[in-house]
Amino acid sequence: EADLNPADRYLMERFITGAATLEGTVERAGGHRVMRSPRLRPADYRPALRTASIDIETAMEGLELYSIAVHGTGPGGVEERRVFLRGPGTGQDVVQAFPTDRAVLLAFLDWLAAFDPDVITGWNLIDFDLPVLRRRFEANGLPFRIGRSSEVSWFREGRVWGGSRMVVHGRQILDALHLVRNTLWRFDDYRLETVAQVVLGRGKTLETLDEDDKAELIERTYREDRAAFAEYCLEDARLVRDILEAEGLVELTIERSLQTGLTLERAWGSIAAFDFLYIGGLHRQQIVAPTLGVDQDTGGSPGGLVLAPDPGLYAHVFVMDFKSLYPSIIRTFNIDPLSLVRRKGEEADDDIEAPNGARFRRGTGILPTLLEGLFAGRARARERGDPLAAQTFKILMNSFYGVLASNSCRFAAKELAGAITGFGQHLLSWAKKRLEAEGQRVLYGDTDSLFVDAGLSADTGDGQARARGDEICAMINQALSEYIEDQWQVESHLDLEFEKHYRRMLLPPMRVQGTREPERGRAKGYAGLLAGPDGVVDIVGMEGVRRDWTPMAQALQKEVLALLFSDAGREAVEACVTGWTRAVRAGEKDEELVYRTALRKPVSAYTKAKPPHVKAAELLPHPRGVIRYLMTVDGPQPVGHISARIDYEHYVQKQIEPLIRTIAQIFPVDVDGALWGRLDLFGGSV
DNA sequence: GTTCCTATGCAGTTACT
DNA sequence: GTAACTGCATAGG
Repeated sequence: EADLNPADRYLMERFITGAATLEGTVERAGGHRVMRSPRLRPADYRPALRTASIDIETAMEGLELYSIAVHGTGPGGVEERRVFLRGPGTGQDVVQAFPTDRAVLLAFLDWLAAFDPDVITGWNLIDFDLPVLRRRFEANGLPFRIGRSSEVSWFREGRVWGGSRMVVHGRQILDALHLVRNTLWRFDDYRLETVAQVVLGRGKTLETLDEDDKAELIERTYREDRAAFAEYCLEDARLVRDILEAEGLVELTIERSLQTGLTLERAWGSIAAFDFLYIGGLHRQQIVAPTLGVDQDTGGSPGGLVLAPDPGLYAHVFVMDFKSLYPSIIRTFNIDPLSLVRRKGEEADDDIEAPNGARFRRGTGILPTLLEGLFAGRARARERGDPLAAQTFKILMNSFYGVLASNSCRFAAKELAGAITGFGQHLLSWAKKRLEAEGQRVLYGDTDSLFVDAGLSADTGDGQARARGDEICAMINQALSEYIEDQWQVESHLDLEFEKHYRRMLLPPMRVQGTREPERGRAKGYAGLLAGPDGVVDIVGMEGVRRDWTPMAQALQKEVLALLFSDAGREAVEACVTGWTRAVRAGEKDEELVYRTALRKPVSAYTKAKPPHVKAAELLPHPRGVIRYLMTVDGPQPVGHISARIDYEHYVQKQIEPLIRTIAQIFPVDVDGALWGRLDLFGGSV
């Protein structure tokens, strides 16, 4: 435990995750209240925090400061907006103008001291705004004291993305960019503009498609339209605040912090959370935790089981999911770093043996007990109508398997991870066989899910189908619990849930270049028409939900699938494809032909191969992030730097044709006819 | 400071006929 | 000229 922070350990041993009550005598010393060796106990308390969203604007990569905008929010609807602007004033109430950098910085410091936020937030502020501010303070001979103590705030650059930290004493730095990445759904890219548009339906007040024009636009506005400039800065700070508010991200982080015992800044760390929650239990048994890098037991182990999909178009498919599969397995089979039998000769006859051969002593381990508490916490959160907290509990529970398989975790062991996934594989196969023994057809499954074709005719009513699904699910649960009790003499915590009902469903075949291979289904991709009044087409993993396919192709796939599921005839599908192809060639879809692909390293680091997005990126002065490009007759060119005609045939061949070929493998469509008006000599492609 | 494994498909590159 | 392999990005769970 040499690597364990003593303050953390003190809290862990007292199971204080977040709030505490202190008991003792208060002394007064130099304006402070001091308690000597007080008694600390866990408490239930949710703080209401004051938050300041800040945004700075600079020229020339941060060498010159234009402005600092702040948007403060606090309990009871407290709001404060301010722009500290260098140069002439604008007459706006919220703008305070100053002649120099130094004066701007001092005014900002004064505001910070007066508003006194608990949390400072902003977009990418850990890697941009705060380091730049720190340099401006230093350049002006001012100590960078933005915390609550007299200590200077400091920056530590991280080796990986998101690894940087800004240490500000007495406040917490929450980078909204990191929060959005860690907690929300996936975005096309993580520019403030993009996220704000999706979450809030509005964006920045100055925006260009091209990042390089943007710097110039901002500089020009700063010089020529200072009121608009001030408004722009303030709106950026407000967008960040509004995104956090709309998605409850600060509340979510507070909840996570209360559940894990970690500070707000570290709250989303999985390994740290496991340490914090687990080590207290270990110490209660007088056992010292292993040290990272000293007691390591690394190496990979297999993951989830993926069943070979049976490609085709189906009616009434039930998706059944094991609820929280891995946490349930850990609880059921007492999987725990401490109950794992590690040495030969220490086995007992009644050990629980996992499919990977790992053995676990009976009794209730620390981890299963911990999970029991978290399951209960989630149930309580649901009861009191707090879905945010319930979701946070679920995320925490689901992270434990990954932590036990990570070589950065002191408790990781391949036997532990392999026992969890081994049970997962075993139980999924067992459920599949059991369903088949009942005469059900299992079409596909992945890790914790089974896709069941109950053999109902297409005209069966949703209600009747639903009832059948519930029946099947209940039967499997009953049989499963008997099987587990019989095989391992433990109480099952597993629960198969009837999660989705597709009225129609497509399991696509794999795309194959060669002709020899037999037709296989494509794992991790499918689509279906969800039962219910809304007729929602649900697409999972297929091109229609992949960012690296163009919006045109995504929309086409959605439309074709909707046709297919509504039992439209072959002619309707062909007409749709023909119409779409014509529109592309006629230049009616140009806006939707943009490819979006991330550069995951600097352009110069692509040495083995040069994919299209890298070729496009080479035409940009400062390529980074998601590259948006079009395919032209001169090759890929980035948006904003298009010099050649769009290569429409490329889009027909690479974005439309493959999608339709896939459909044609399970539904009679004349692809050549629809795309090129060629004569169909063979009467369809099937 | 850092949860994991499984999977597909495209474009580019290399090996082989 | 084509098949096989590799690199890369992005998805599911």
